[in-house]
Amino acid sequence: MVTKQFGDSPEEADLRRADSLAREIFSDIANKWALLIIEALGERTLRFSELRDEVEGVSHKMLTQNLRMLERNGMVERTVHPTVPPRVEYTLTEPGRALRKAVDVMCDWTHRYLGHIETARSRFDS
Amino acid sequence: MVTKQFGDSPEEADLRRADSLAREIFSDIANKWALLIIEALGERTLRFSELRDEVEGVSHKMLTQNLRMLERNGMVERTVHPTVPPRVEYTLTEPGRALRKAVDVMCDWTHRYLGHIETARSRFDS
DNA sequence: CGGTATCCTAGCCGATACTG
DNA sequence: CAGTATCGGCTAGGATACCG
Repeated sequence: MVTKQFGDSPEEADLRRADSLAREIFSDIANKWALLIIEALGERTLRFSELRDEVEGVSHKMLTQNLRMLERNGMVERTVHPTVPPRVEYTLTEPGRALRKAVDVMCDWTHRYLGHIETARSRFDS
Repeated sequence: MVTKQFGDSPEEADLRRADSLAREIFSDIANKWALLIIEALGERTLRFSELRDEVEGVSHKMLTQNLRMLERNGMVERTVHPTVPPRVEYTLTEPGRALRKAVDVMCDWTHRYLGHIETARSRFDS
């Protein structure tokens, strides 16, 4: 992940392209709301409004914005049911479910080390 | 990770506290620079200036800021060698190395699905 | 209900300069 | 070399209002 240095020969041009794409994607997903949305979806299919309730604290705007981004990157699938009122459902795709594994590890980590962190903090803050 | 709902009995007070702490920590680490720094450190010990070269694109300010945060949360250890010029080294702690595993999974994911994502994007952008 | 657009503000973050 | 402080632009992101 850490960035490599490329020369300027033609063959290295698309290595550099792939690398910058990787960094771009990493920036996309290394964000609080994106990760929480992915975690909230899990194995379920959820409507927009269900997601908004599930991911506490997320605003309407941030939710749509991140969902668009996740859809664009092929991590979630969006299905619109043409009813009134409209019903829009979101599901993780296969890549999305793979990413979710990583998010799970992060969540587990957070809970596992809560104690460590709390004591580390009070030591630091003094 | 997804937030739970608590009542307002006393016993539930520290459940709520733990939950909010977990969310706070999650917000801390779900950020581009923090994750890239952790990944850059890996199993190595690096000086400040080495880190700045290693984590491409990071500014002086963001680097110090994130390093403080990571130190405060007990994820990295900071050792100052009292020489002139000063020499400051950073290493992952045990919790930090555990977190790194999660970051590794994310990095692997990014590279593994680069192709998927690229095609998903061009489909979406049309 | 879900999405888009518009405004408006807090704070992120880069640039710069200064200490030990 | 590493860290802190300050200034300023800019954008992330909340609130609100309005469409299909």
